Amino acid sequence: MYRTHDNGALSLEALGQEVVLSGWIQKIRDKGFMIWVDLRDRYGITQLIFDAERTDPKTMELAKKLGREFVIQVRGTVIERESKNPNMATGDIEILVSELTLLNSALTPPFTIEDQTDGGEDLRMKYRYLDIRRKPVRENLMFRHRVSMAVRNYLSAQNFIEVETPYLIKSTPEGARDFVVPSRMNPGQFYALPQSPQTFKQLLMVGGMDRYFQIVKCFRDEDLRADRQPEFTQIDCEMAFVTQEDVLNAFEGLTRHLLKEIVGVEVGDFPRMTYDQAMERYGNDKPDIRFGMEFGDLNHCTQHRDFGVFNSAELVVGIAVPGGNAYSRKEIDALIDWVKRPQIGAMGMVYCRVAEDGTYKSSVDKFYTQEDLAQWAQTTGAKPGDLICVLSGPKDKVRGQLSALRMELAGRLGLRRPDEFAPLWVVDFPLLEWDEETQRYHAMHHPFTSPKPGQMELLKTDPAAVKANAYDLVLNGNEIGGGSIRIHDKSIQSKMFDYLGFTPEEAKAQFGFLMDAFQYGAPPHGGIAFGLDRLVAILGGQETIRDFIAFPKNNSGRDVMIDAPSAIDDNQMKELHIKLDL
RNA sequence: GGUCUGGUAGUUCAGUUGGUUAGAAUACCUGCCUGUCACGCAGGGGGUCGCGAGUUCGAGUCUCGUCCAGACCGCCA
Repeated sequence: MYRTHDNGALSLEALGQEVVLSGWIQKIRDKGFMIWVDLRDRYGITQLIFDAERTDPKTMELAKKLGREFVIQVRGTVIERESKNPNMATGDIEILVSELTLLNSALTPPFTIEDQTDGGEDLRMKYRYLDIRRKPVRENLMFRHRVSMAVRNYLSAQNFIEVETPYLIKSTPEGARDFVVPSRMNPGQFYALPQSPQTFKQLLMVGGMDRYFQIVKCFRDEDLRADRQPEFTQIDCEMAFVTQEDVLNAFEGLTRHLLKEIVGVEVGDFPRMTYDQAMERYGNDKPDIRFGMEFGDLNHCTQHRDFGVFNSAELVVGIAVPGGNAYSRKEIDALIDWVKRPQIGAMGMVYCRVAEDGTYKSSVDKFYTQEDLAQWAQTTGAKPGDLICVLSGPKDKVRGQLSALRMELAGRLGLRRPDEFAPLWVVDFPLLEWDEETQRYHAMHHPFTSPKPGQMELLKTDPAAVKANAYDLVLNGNEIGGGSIRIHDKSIQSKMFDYLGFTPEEAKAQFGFLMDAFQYGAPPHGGIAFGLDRLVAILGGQETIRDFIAFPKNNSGRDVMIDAPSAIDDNQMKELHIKLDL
C-alpha cells in the first residue's frame, strides 16, 4: 500500500497514529540536526521530520540525498509540532519518519513548482505536466470538472440525453476553415473535423431524440487568441418542438444554475437586447453591461455648427468616462494615440472635460458653445468630473472603435470586476451579413438559421434587413453561447441555400443528406451551443482560456510539449497518396 | 497576411551616449547551523547576450534580415 492518507488529511485528531504517505517533495529545509520535508500531492502538503536524535542514521543519510520533486513514500508517526504553522491545513502536526522509500528521483525542474512560479508561459507549456502540479493550474482543472459535472447533472435532470456524434465528417466551404484528415482507404479524399456537430444534432431531432446535449470537442483552423484555441469544447444542445422563447428559458435556467452552483451568485431574469440596440448602445454585439458608459448619439447636437469633421460624418458618438476630468493633457493625448493605432484605426478623438463646477472645456471650443457641450453631457450621461470622448466616422467603423475604447477604459478604471456577473441575451440578429471579400451575403450565424416569421419575402428586396431567430448569450462582454431556431422545411432550406449563392447541385452535394431528412417528418427545432472553455474561464474570473485547458496550443497553434504538428514519414505519406508541394 | 512588444546564467530580469573581466535575485552544488515552514550564514559552479550578415578600432548595445514567444487587427458560418 502506497498510502493510508493523502497529504491534506491529517490533523491533531490523528495524533500518535502510524501512517503511510506518498507524494512529491515540495521543499526541503535542512538544519543539519533536523530535516523538514514538505510532501505534496493533489490534496495538500504534510510536513515530514527527520531528526538526528529520533531517526535512525541510515534513514537520516538517505534523507540528506533527497531533492525537489523526488517521489517518495514514508512510514511514520503523527506527532504534534513544537512550533505550529497556522497558515496550513496540516500545520499542527508533522510526521516523524521511521521508514523512507525513494520511489523515483527527479531532475531539477526548469521552474519552481509554486503558486507564484518563476516560469514563463512558454516554459510552462513545454513542461505542462510540471505546471499541472502547481496549485493554481490544478485548481483550474478541478474547477472545470465541477462546471462540466454541473452541466451534465442539470441537463440530464431536464431530460436531455448526451449523444456522441462523429469527429470524422465532411468538409464544407462555409464558415471557418476545416481541419482535414486524409482517408487512406479512399485515395484523394478527406474527412473534415467538425467545427460543430450542427447538422448531426439537427438529424437527432429528426430522429426523435427531442432533447439532446453533448460536451464535445470542436475544431476550427483559424488564428488563435487568448480566448480562442483551434480545438475547443462546446456544450452543444438542441431541442425539438420549441420556440425561441422555450430555448431561451431552458438555457437561462442552466446559466442561472451554474452561476449559483459554481460561483454562488444569484441573478434574476436575464435582460434582453436586440442586436440593433446592442450596436447602438454599446457598439458591440456582446456588450459588457457590468458598468455604464453607454454610447450617446451626438449627431443632433454636433452637426449644426461649422465643424466639418463632424458634419461630414455618418455618426458622431461619445461616451462619458467617470472621473476622466482628472486626466492630464498628456494622458488624454496618449488616449488619442491609443485610438489612432492601426488596430483601432480612429482618425482622431474629440474630448470634452466636465469640470467639477459643471463648466465644459473641449478640444473643439472654437465650434461649440457651453450649451452645445451641455447637450453632449446630457446625451452621454456625463457628470461633473467626467470626460466625454467623442469619435466620428462611418457608423459601423466608429461604433467598433468607441467600443474598443470603452472596454479599454473600463478595464483601466477597474470597472470589469471578475467577481461580478452580468448575463444578457442579445436577440434578433441579422440573418445575413455582407462579405466584402466575396461580394455577396453570407449567413451571419449559419445557413440553417430560420428567418423571423414573414421575413422570407424581404430577402429579395432588402436582404440586410432580414432578422433571424438567432440569439447569443453574453456574459461580462463575452459571447458564451449562441444559437437559433433552425429551418426544418426542405423548400425553405433550399431557398436559403439559393439566396446564399449555392447552386442546387452544390447544396445537394454538401447538405443533401439534411434536406433529404427534412422530407421525412422533421419537427420544428432549435438549440444553442456554449463555449465551455470560455464559460469556465469567465466563471473563474479570468479571460485566458489556456489556463483552464490541460494541454493547450500556443499562439501559432503548436503543442510545444509534444511538438505537434510535425512532418510524417514517407511511408505514411505514400499510404495516404499525398505528395507535398512546398 | 498585418501592427506592436519581447528574446542576456537553469529561471525571472537589469545592463547608461557603442568602450576594461556582462551583473542581481532565485534555483543548483559544498560546508555550517538544536524547531524550520520565503529558514539563516559562508563559499562555489553556471553565459554561443535567439540566429545570420553589416557598420565600427571596438557591438549585449546601432542597421538589415531571419527564427521564436506574447498581445492585438484581419480571420473565427
